[in-house]
Formats: sequence, C-alpha cells, structure tokens
Amino acid sequence: MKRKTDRVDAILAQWHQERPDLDVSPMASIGRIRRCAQLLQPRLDGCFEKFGLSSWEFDVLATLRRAGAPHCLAPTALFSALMITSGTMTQRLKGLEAKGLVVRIQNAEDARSMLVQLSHSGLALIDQAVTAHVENERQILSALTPEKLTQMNALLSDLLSILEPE
Amino acid sequence: MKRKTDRVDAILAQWHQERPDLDVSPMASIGRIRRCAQLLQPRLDGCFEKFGLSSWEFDVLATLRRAGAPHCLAPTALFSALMITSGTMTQRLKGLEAKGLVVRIQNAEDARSMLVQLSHSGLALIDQAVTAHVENERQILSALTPEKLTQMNALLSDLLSILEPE
DNA sequence: CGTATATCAGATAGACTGACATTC
DNA sequence: CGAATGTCAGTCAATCTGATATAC
Repeated sequence: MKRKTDRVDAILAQWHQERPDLDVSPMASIGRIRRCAQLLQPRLDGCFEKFGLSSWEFDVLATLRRAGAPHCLAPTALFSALMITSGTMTQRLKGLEAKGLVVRIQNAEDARSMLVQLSHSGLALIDQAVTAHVENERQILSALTPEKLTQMNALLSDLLSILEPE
Repeated sequence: MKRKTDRVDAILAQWHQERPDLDVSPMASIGRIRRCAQLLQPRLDGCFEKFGLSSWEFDVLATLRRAGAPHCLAPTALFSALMITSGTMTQRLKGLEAKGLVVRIQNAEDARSMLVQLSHSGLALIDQAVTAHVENERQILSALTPEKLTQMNALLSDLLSILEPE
C-alpha cells in the first residue's frame, strides 16, 4: 500500500526534473521535519494564546515548572537550556516579571547571581497551560497509531543524538 | 538494544516527576520534531552563508529554480508557496533584485501582475548552492541507515498529511 | 587579576498590517 | 462595480552584540 503523497514529494519531483544530476533524497527527511515543525508552530501557538502566552513565554515558564519546587533557576541556567543569549533572557524575564508570572530574588549563595522563581499565579498558569498543551498535542497526533508514534520517536531520537551538541 | 537517551527524554522524565497526573507522551514526538528542526537550522544556514545567502533568500531562489525554465513566477505564486504575506514578499524581492539575483519583468498577459525571474547570476548561484545544500544534508544524515531514513520519511509523511491544509 | 553573572542600550533583521494605485 | 495584484510606509516583536557593573 502506497502512502499518500505530500507537498515534499512534489518538491522532490520538481528537483528531479530540473536537476537530474542531483540525488536529492536527503531533502525528503530534512524537508519533512522542517515542514512539520513549521506547520506545528501555529497549532501550538493557538493553545498558548488561550492563556495569554506566547511560545517563548511558555518555554520559560515550563522550564521553571519542570525544575520542580521551589521552581527557581538562575538566568544562566535558563538561557542555556533555552539556547538563547543572556541579553535575550534579560528581556524575556523583564516581560514575565511585568506580567507577575515570575519574581527575581537574590541568590544567597552567590551575590552575582539571581534566582528567577515562578510566582503563585505563574505556577497556576503554567500548570493549566501545560495540561492544555499536552492535550492539544495529543489531539494533533490522534490520527497516528501508537505503533507509528513509537517508531517515529526512536528514529527521531537517533537523529537528535547526532544533532545535539555532546 | 535500548536506544541512547536524548534531551527530550530528560524533559519527559522531569514532567513525569513533577506532573504524574499528566500523560506527556505526545511531547515526545512533537518535542523531537521541533528540536530537530531547531538544531538543523544553523547547520543549514552555515552552508547558505558560503554563498552569501540567508535561509529565506535560498528559499525564494530555490522555488524559482524548481519551477523550471524560464525560472519565473508571479509574486503571488511565490508568497503562497512560501507561506508569507504579500508585503513580506515585496521586501524580499527588493533585496534579491538589489543583489542582482532576480529581475522583475512585466507579465504580458496581465498588466496587474509582475513576473520575477532568476537572473543569470541568480541561476548560477542557486545551482551551486543547492548542490552544496543537498551534500550538506547528506552529510548530516550519513550516520543513519537508508532503512531508517525510509521509515522516517513514511512516518513524517503521515504526519504531514494531517498537518497540511487540504 | 581574570572569569562569571546579569543587565542595559542600541542596532538589526524579518515579518506583519493597512492603505493605495492599477488592472481585470 | 467588486475582486485581485503588487507596492509601500509604518510598526512591531524578538533577537543579537558590545559595553558595563558587580562579585567570585
């Protein structure tokens, strides 16, 4: 049984026609990963918006939440985890603090460093948002069988191991 | 044989610890797709830069190149294919025209419409860049077996069919 | 002294919206 | 006239860089 063709197939066919000298097969996997991510983004954003959050706001709050009680991390830990620069982190935290979702407290053990902590409302909000987010993701994936998802995870994990800085 | 754990596994473990009430399994697939795309981006950009191109410049030129001789499309066709607004397309074309990579010509069949065409240097550049791009992608994927790539394509294609607007 | 932490100001790149003129 | 095409000006959100102050 042949699978349905998607737009990446159409692009590959065009390249094959125009550049028969090239073996463009690597475009198939990488193109699909990128296109999936691109199409996923607005679907996820739609859920975040219901909680007044943007994607990056969700990321910061979720990172703090995952860290466990007392839900605080230093800015350095945050921007390292989120793969952004320190200056960007400062900007993000300013915004989240203005919304009352995080508070900045002094780090008793190192006066250079701050600790960013989820506020009560920040904690309550991210807990609700994560619940909805996972449900949204579940809904998006509901058309795929558990077996396929398991396979996909294993394969993507292989790729991720290659891509991740060691 | 168990697969190597990646950072997504670590995130899932944190969520399991902190929110045992949630079944976060959908995060595994979607998280990996997004993280792969995120890590892939700079790897691809690095190749484009060798040709003085940004990612979006490459996208526009590649779309024109794939269309086949005479390598011209209307702006409307371009921004639809690239999923951006018309205003953004105008900006992009202005930049590419300034670099001499495309030319704008009148559409003889519809005076409202323009045709954007690859210039000689634009064609030569994108042909070189695509060759290098595919080789770069091939190198990135070289650690995965052809069988795994085939499986991954089939699974991602299933997901893409769900995500793509019909 | 040299390194690490965090912040800030300024610059930048990229995108979007809404108004517009033109043509179908 | 209503719809479509492309352009433009203006705005915006998000990022980065480099300089700075402080503390280890």
